[in-house]
Amino acid sequence: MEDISKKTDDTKGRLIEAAGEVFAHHGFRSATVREICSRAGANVAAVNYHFRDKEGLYVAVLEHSLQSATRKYPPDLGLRDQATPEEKLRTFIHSFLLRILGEGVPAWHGKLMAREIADPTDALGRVVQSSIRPLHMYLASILSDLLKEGKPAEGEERDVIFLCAMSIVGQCLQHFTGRRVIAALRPKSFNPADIERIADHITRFSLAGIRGLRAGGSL
Amino acid sequence: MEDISKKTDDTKGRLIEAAGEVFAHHGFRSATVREICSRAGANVAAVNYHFRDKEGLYVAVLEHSLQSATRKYPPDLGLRDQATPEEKLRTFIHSFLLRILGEGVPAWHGKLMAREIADPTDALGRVVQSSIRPLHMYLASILSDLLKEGKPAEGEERDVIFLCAMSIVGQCLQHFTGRRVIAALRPKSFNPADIERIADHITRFSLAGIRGLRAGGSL
DNA sequence: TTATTATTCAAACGCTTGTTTCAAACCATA
DNA sequence: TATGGTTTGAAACAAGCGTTTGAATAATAA
Repeated sequence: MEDISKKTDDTKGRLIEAAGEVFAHHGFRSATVREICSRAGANVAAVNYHFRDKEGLYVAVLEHSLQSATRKYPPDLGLRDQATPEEKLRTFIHSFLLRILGEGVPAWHGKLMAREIADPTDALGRVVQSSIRPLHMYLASILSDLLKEGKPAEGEERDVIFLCAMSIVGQCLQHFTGRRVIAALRPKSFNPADIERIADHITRFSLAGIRGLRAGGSL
Repeated sequence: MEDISKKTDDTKGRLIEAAGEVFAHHGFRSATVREICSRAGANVAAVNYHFRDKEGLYVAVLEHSLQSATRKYPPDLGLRDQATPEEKLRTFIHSFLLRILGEGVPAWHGKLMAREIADPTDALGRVVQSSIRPLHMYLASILSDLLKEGKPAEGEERDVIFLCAMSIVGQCLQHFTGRRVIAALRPKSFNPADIERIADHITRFSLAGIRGLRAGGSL
């Protein structure tokens, strides 16, 4: 369990490193400060001394990992600004999947965000403000472009945009939140770690879905 | 907290009733046997006497609620057998949403199933066998009809069907699993309890998505 | 009725959790 | 080298959890 060999030699930094792994892997509630401290090679009291309490450490991890995530996985993944809405959506989905299914420090934040969505803690408000709402607004702007192409914006348009955003995010989150069941149901040929394959499917499925809504009307 | 006024006068029945509400509302882990017993007007020891342990009670609730759910919300919702695949898909989505977003006893099982997917317990294997896999197979058969219409079945077809199933289920589950964030992000005009509206959106979005995949090819 | 079994109940047990305590060790500065 | 604030550490604390105990009560059978 012990894992003293970390780069940072200050306890505070080692605690954040260890806590990031444990929180991302077990979630805030199931994570124990004893396991975190054990991994960081620190005493149990260290969390309360450096971060006031368990939640203080959690907030510190959220802030630390948010920086790492936005640095490595910007929502537009460095796409040029004149890209088409279709390209933007494809890139958003790819980036989002990398954030929640990837490995290592930059993927901590996506997993923590996904866990906040499925099982919120007292920090949900913070996460919504700092991460979820900005991402949602960006996705909504892409969807707005895709939906009203040529057409005038109706009043019900906002609900359609919102429902499309939930459809896309829901598809992505399913591959993290539902990974245990996916492992149980998947055909042998499907590789749950093939992010590009999943991103490609969700993109094509969703672009066609959006076009179908735009075409509007029956069934 | 106390709620002695239940129809059943046998403790075992009252425990299942109370436990269903508490498990569906808080999940297996966060639920406490003390709250369950308090609601059932029973002693704390009653759970261990009648069901061996907390998990035994949980399994009993799963079995009890599965019956209630399949009785009220069959996956085909009493659809005629010659219905088109499109009608079958629409009905499946509607039924699935009623199962997880509805109120009362018949909706317990859907919520418990959704919670098992997002945060599995030791009972996951049971739930997969009894509920999740059958539902998945039924959905996959509908998708198979929709996808290979006219076309020959390729080898990669299984993966496409599986990914489409995850897309549809992921969209539905998002409205239960992510309800807290939906409440925070939704436009005022969107009503999270309007199951018909959500079912209609997911159906149209998904049918168009499937058609888009069938059309195949680029972007 | 009496004997036997089933069920309820208050209390306590054992364990894990996050947190606190306070003395010892450390470390920079005068 | 002495001093004062910072950090560590082993131990204990308090609260909540599922579970067990064993006597009291209710229900059933002889």
